[in-house]
Amino acid sequence: MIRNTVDLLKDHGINPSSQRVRIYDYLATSEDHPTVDDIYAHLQREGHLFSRATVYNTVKLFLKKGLIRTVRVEEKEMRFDAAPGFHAHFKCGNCGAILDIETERPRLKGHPDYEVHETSLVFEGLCPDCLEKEAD
Amino acid sequence: MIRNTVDLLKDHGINPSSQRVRIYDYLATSEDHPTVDDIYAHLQREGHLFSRATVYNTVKLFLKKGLIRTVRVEEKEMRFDAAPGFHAHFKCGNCGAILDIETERPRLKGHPDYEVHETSLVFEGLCPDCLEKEAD
DNA sequence: TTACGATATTAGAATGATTATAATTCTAAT
DNA sequence: ATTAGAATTATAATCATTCTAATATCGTAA
Repeated sequence: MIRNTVDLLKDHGINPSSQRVRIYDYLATSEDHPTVDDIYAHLQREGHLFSRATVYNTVKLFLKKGLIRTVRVEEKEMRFDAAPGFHAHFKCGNCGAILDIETERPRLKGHPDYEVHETSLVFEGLCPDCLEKEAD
Repeated sequence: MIRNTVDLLKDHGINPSSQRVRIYDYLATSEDHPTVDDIYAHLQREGHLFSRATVYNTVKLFLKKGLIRTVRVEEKEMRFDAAPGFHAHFKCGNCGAILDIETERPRLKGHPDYEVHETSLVFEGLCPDCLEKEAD
């Protein structure tokens, strides 16, 4: 079943303005966990030039409504992820790529008195491409 | 077996200046994953007043030498952890406490072509104290 | 002890991501 | 068309971190 972005936003209680739809679409289709500036630059390139502030406002709104998540790799800029379902992230320390990794969600075993809302699992190391190059 | 901080730093190739020893001791004994400013404020209070820059330089050195790790909860300031061995972190979204959680290190199964150097596991939710208060 | 070179520390300026502010524009309902 | 509320915007402000260049400290050799 295909849902368009307008309906998706509405279902999350978000007024689907054209900027919001464009920002969501970019987040949903890009593979590389864009930063605010990536989003801003992309929409500028497309000719929809507007303000960085709108990008900040919008991603904050999406986060609050649970539509996207932040990617907690240790970088100074925030990165975002609209991919559904739990997955880990792998950051290559050499080329900087940030990849989604299918993994089951780790559970907080032995601590029934904690209520977990969010789980973040990040691996850091060397990706296959960089390992291969290093072998030369 | 007890090792003093001076020897520990030396063993990691770090010249154990008095500032470095004090910063390490504070990191190692504090339970709350201090920020740079926490460290700075603590040493000011103790009467060892010096520069924030030294704290930044020192934690960066400790990180490089593998003596401490960053805590990747989503906050604007960096937090540090000198506790040995892998453990997860739990951040309470209500009171802000950041707690160590004993857990086994998640493995990157099914991806033998990746080389993992570091693993970070963070849970976010409500801690027992806040859940109890909420029940009232 | 004194001088020297290397390293560590420091204050303050610069940077850069994010947030706040306040004005303008858009939208939908009357 | 008017109006109210929300969304967008440019700009300024904030604040953690990094950079820079000057000073202090330490160990060692003369």
